Amino acid sequence: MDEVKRRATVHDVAREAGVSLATVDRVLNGRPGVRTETADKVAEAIKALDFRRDLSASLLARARDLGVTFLIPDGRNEFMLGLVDAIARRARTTKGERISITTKLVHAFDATALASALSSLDPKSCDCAVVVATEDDKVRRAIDQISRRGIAVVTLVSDLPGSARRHFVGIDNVAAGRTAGSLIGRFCPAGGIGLIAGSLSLADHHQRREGFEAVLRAEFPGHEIVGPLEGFDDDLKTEAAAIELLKQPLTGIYNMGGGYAGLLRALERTGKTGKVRVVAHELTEATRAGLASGAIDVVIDQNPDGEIAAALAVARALALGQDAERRPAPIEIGLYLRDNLPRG
Amino acid sequence: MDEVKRRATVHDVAREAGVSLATVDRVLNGRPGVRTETADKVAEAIKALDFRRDLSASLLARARDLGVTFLIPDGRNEFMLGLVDAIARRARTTKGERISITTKLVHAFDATALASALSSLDPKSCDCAVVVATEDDKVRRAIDQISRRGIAVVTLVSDLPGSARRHFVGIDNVAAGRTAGSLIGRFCPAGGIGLIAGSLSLADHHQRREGFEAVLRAEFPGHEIVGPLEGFDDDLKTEAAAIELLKQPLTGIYNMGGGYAGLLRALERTGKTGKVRVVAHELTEATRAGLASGAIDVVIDQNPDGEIAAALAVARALALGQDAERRPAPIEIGLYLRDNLPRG
DNA sequence: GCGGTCTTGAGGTACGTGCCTCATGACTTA
DNA sequence: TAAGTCATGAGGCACGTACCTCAAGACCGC
Repeated sequence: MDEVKRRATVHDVAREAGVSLATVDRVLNGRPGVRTETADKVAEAIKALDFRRDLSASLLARARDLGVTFLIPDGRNEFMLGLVDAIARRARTTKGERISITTKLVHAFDATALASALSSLDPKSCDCAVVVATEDDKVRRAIDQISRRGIAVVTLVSDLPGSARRHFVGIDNVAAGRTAGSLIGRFCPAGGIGLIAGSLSLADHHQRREGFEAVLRAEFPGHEIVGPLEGFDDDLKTEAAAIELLKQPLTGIYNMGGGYAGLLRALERTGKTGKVRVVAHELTEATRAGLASGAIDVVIDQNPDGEIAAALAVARALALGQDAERRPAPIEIGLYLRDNLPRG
Repeated sequence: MDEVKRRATVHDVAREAGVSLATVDRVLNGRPGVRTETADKVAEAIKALDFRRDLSASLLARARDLGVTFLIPDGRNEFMLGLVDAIARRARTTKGERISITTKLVHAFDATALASALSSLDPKSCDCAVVVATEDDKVRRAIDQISRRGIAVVTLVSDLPGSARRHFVGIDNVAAGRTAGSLIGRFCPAGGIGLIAGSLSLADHHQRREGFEAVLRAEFPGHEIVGPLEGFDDDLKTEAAAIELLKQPLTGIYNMGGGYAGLLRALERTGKTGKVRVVAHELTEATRAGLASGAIDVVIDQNPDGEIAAALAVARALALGQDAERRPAPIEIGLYLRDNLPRG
């Protein structure tokens, strides 16, 4: 009945491998002084017993918390500010879980600053860096460097392939664009659809556009895409771009970037609020306001809280040396109408 | 610089309160033999030092895992089967976290069976019961009884107010219905909207209908609701109900319950697939197929994985005696088109 | 003052892992 | 062959909490 299989411990592994506890410890924690042959025996025993290190005991024994540092772009980008909030929320919860979270703000779009922030991390207090990467070789090199010093690196929101980053946590932006296309296609009578990007040189916006246009072309051929224009996540520039687009008779607008206050003003000033269907990105104060007033129909969101949680789960797994185990579940693409807004 | 405030331990609490370690331990773990006056001193010290029990050490010391038992309705309901899958998925992850999960299937709609399953839980191996409650006084009494025996109870998906359950984990079904109304209103040309419920006597379906009708009335007065008919989460009965509704010229259908294979057959047989906009509930194999084929436009989902994760977080908090701390974040109402389906 | 109960203190061991020291061989190199 | 390096074993202490035993004092009613 109650034949509960006790979890294997380091003692079991030592016995199974025919070595001492000290040797198992050396292997587990990557300390030198073990022949490859012996290390293999230990590895086999670990596999045979399905041994997994007990995180509780491990953190307890190190007598310090797992150090995770988030590097987030500074600035007026509403989504990034939301990320910082999500980290703070989560930090409150993790106090009881032996995870200590640090957030560092790095000047946005400044690859040099990001690289030096990465390099300045101290392996003594930081086990894992979670970073919103920008595409740059300096950043790539910095990631490789601190990886060698023993800090695991995870990219967040925007990835940096080709670096030593161990995982990427974020959404599939092509799918997000396809989703926007499906919604716009169903919502809008045939006609012109305005497209606004933050910047066409950002990889994620590029991918969103790709997915969006593919769906419209394949399934809603009655719609004609107007644009894209760039808004640079800036209210004034986005307002100007929207006004420019609205000179044509649009039935819908898809904004892939930020600058929502500007977009809403443009709709208001042209008298189009509520008459043009609008699909937006990221739940922020501005987009919530837009949903509430009816100016925005749907917000596509990447759920900062979920991303933070996923990043921390990855960080914890990496700290235990569970490299190639299972990959974290992909972040879901959230859709919000006024009626299913979370938290009130 | 590095003035890290060490977390307070039981030793600190004992010193601060001017009592012994044993007394602190008695208070923390609810053991008898402490005067109220002394317990108050300890409680004050805990507050003054912001002491929080270290979960790692706590679970380690008990030398057993936190026992959580899920009680899920048995049967052919696709959503409940999905819940069971989600529990299994999560159980694999929690192996390293000293949480041991048990799932018990209970005959659906059978309050007597549920009550006796609850009563048979053993506090020695079960710290927390997570239960999909059915509205019945026997169940209520069983919950009260095992609560007194030291098992914390959490309701899942469907709540049971008035019982000793400590928390409810699930979505806001009125908001879910409102969301469906907003989508149908935007998707469909003015006309008849068919409504199908699982059972009108289920509280959650009742709430969905309420929200749905409120939005249609207030914002889309051109739509006329036809039904609701009941499908009892059964394929054949749902098919019959859908065919009955489709005798009228509908532009949309909102199915609040299950039986999706039947609904899809009905659409197929009446030649309405793709011509009538369909909003459904719960991501299952059947609704995924409907999304893929274009028969279903949107699925409203309550994310079983999220609910399981939330339930476990609550269970853990309760096990540490963090009763009235902060309430768990409400479960989000997920929306899925073909294009933002998770996992593949 | 006696026997009883209630409250509290003191101290130990245990959980599984991390990290340290010291000892013991085996093998290498000059 | 002596000195040195390397691989490994043995053992112990620590982390913070749980849970146990034993003893001592306080207080009670009779």
